[in-house]
Amino acid sequence: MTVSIKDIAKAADVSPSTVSRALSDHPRISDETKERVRRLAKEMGYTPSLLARSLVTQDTATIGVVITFASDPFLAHLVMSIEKMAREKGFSVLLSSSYLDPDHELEAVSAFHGRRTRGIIVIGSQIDAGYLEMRDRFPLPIVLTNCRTYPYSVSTDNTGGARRAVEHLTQLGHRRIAYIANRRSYRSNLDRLTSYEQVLTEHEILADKNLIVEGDGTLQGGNVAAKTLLSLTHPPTAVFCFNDMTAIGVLSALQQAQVQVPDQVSVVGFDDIELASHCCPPLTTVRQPTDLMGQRLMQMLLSLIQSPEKVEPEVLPDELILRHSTGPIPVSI
Amino acid sequence: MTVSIKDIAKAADVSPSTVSRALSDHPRISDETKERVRRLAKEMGYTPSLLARSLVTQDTATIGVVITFASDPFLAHLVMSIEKMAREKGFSVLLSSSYLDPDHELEAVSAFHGRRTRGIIVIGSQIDAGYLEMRDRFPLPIVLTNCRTYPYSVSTDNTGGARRAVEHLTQLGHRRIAYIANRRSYRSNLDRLTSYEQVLTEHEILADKNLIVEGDGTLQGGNVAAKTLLSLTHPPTAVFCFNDMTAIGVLSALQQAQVQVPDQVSVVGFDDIELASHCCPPLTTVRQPTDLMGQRLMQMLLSLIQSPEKVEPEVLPDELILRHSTGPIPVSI
DNA sequence: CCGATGCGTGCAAACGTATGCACAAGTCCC
DNA sequence: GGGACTTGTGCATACGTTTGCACGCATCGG
Repeated sequence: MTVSIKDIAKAADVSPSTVSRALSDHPRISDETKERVRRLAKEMGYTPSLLARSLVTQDTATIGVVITFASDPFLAHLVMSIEKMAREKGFSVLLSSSYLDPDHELEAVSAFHGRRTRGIIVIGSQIDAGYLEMRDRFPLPIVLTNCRTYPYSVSTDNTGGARRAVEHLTQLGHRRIAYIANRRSYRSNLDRLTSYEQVLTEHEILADKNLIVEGDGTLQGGNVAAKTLLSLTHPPTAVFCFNDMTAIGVLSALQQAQVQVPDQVSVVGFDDIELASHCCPPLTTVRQPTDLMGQRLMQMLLSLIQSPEKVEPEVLPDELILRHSTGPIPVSI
Repeated sequence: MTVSIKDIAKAADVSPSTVSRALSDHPRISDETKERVRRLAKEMGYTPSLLARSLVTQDTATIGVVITFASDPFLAHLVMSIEKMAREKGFSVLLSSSYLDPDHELEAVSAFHGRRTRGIIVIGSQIDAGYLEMRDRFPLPIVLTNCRTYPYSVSTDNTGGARRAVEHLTQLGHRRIAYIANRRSYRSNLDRLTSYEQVLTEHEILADKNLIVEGDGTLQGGNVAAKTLLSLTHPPTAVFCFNDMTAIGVLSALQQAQVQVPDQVSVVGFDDIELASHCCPPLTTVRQPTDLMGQRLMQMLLSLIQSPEKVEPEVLPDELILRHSTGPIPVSI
């Protein structure tokens, strides 16, 4: 059906190996033959089968990316960044969603291995260091995000970022500060939660269990969580959110409940997705270096593919971006 | 390095073909042998190379998806939907971004063909019907979105959706209605623009070239376009936007310029991304059946793979969702 | 007891490419 | 003028599977 190297060989009246060499510009093939083969290849609409090539070179030039939900703009952006870098390095990317389900995740990783991807990037893994014990089951490099217990991981400074965010709120005078979390299985969530608790302790604010609500990193999750917080006898005057989508869900809930931001309640997000600066009010948030993270993930994977030794986990800096969703504690309360 | 069917063959003291048959549960292999081979395969950590299998079966069980920007939530959602359906049907998906650049797009399609994907879905193609003339160059099914001049396309009812949106505005009394477009090369943009113009004509509103501004489907694009509109001597009282992201960019610009929505200006979007209902104010918009669209795209591709005949272009219904970003024309002006 | 049938397995070819090695012809140098 | 080297090409094998065909053996029916 499709034209192969053999077809060209017949047409050019040379052997398949000569065609292969001609097309890859082998020095020992005469210019005349190269010319003829190339012309024929073009005329006959030949596209080399990377499939077959991969089989013999043992290199598919493909990586796999597992993501929880591409619907989160931050994650979507991250995937784009990875794909861009991968393409520049000559790799294609296979994509799969895990929906935060460990079984889905393993299935995806397994499928990638079956397809002989050179390596895998798992964003928001639910398996984490578990991959260490599966080295024989998945004998290919796996890079994770935000996992301290795994040697090949690229993180942002969740601890520092969360710290800066909460300290910003305490400096504004807030003492009833809520945290809307993500699922417990999220590594970055744990780090942010820990920082949150530490800062509160450092400011001698006693923790109120009611002020920690579990969301799911989505608009809807933030929305519901905010409503829960609003219904408390002593609602918070500030809310620190796991991510921007959660925060935007919160803003929406507050808006609906006629609560003024930041006059009555301050809101801080995390990620600094593009949308954050276009909210009403524009969102104070912790900026993650999304593009950089994608690049580093890909670089780490490449290092791992080329020379497995000497790869160190990496922590990228983040930055608190002050906008208009945070302000001093309301005087009335 | 990795364990192959031959290694198992040696260990089980049978031929490679027997191993292959045992693993695929061939009826002519004895239960005893099957059992032994399977156990060995598991013990030795065997994962079949889909690469090699694909080569002989001539079926990679892979499709390619080209997208403009995954950063647009609507498109990201669409990709997720496609990937989900693909997985259910036993396909993996290769992803690539075109950044709205025809060369990038062709490169991606070409790379997919080289990898022998069974078919390709191009979202927001810049080539469109041009693929018809490249049938020999890309001898594999290609499905597009929103392209009427190409036989294998899944669209939403852009014409009807835009019509309903603009008519909604005219019914509210608006006569100075702007349209913030996407790049001209976007098919769906043209359809929406045409409907916009038609409705204006039907209501005997003379077109004002200044009220049609080109955006790029992003927050930023909408933001800039809105500022352009605001600076007009006779600014519009309503803005119809190519998509929700544009609309949200507009809302942000209006907010910043202290223009009340919908009291002073009404805004309508397109897509109904999740965010649309969480804006301030919640956005009136045309809902696209995103999941359905992904499913249909994949279904069409499958049909094309299995039986190339009898595939008809499809147009999916959309729906105007009324929220709070639209209201009657301001009396003061 | 012999041909037919069924069962379990192996051989070999194929998918499309890359590549080490060998070989023939020409060139060069002393 | 003959060995050494260069140049251009082909042969064979390999990558890891699948699969048509054939073969040996046991079973069975007549």
